[in-house]
Amino acid sequence: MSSSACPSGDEKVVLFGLLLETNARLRKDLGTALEASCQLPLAWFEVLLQLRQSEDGRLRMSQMADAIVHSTGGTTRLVDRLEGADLVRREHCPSDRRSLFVGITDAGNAKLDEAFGVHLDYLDSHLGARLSSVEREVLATLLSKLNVAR
Amino acid sequence: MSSSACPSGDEKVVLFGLLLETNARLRKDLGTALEASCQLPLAWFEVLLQLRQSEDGRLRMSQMADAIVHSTGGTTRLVDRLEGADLVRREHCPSDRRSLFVGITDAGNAKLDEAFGVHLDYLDSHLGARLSSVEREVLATLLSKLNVAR
DNA sequence: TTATTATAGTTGCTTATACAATATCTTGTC
DNA sequence: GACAAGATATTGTATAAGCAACTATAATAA
Repeated sequence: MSSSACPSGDEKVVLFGLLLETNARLRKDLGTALEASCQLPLAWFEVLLQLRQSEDGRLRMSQMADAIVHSTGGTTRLVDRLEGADLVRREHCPSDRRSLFVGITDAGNAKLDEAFGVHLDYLDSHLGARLSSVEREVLATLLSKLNVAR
Repeated sequence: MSSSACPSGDEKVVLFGLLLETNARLRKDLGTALEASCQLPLAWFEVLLQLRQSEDGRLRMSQMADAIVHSTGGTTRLVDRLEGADLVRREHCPSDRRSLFVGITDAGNAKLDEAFGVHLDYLDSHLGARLSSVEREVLATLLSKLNVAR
């Protein structure tokens, strides 16, 4: 028997569950597709994507950690791997010798372009097929609101 | 310079990025809160929540794996840990001897109730404060559409 | 200046997860 | 009924991520 108050059916609880589940499935599906077609782990794709979307194609380590929502330690290792594969490069920051920039390499750009092919196909079949253009816009707006720092 | 086509600003790409980021932040925040207040890892909470939301308070291992979007192997270990903490119990399935049920224990129910306190506070401050009731409803509808199996 | 405190990034260690191989059981076919 | 094929869960192994401790640098205060 479920306990007294039993808020498991609460509207917000259900919404939160939906967010978790939707995200987990999308990640899993896209990760599988990227890995199969490009041998590119989803985490690597996220790093490259952040760099592409950044102002000048590079971010400081701490900015990257925040953007991909990882710990700084985890980001160090992740960037290590990408750098080992020559997709990314560390550059010293002239104004602060503690700081490092992560920049995308030519190989990284090429790999990202390749991955975009898969990604866009995936998005068409998953987002495009299930939501209308207006719905996607609304969804983006709502998610943005959730993302605002408190 | 970003490469030729540069679809990184594509509306669907941005939407996907928002989904990833929103989810990662929500997970991290709630995980921290639950861990701090209840010593309950988010993954454990998800298991208990699935059981509470299930028909009769139990699920087969494979159903659980699907519900929480983990591999079956990962689910085996996760349930091991919860069982070790006496929050959950494995029961044999009478009709299929390969299959096992995971059921919630009294201690599991108590822990989940405790966690709900934290969870609901969290949801109020994060979902409640940022989205209106109508917006939450719309969001839930849109996410449901994304969750439909192809 | 020097001492203190704060920030940026890395490293050691632990843990959680996925993948592949395996054991057990069920179902279908002959 | 026996055998092949599929389903269910677990185990061995590798990897990836987080946390806390650490190093190096910068900012602040005395």
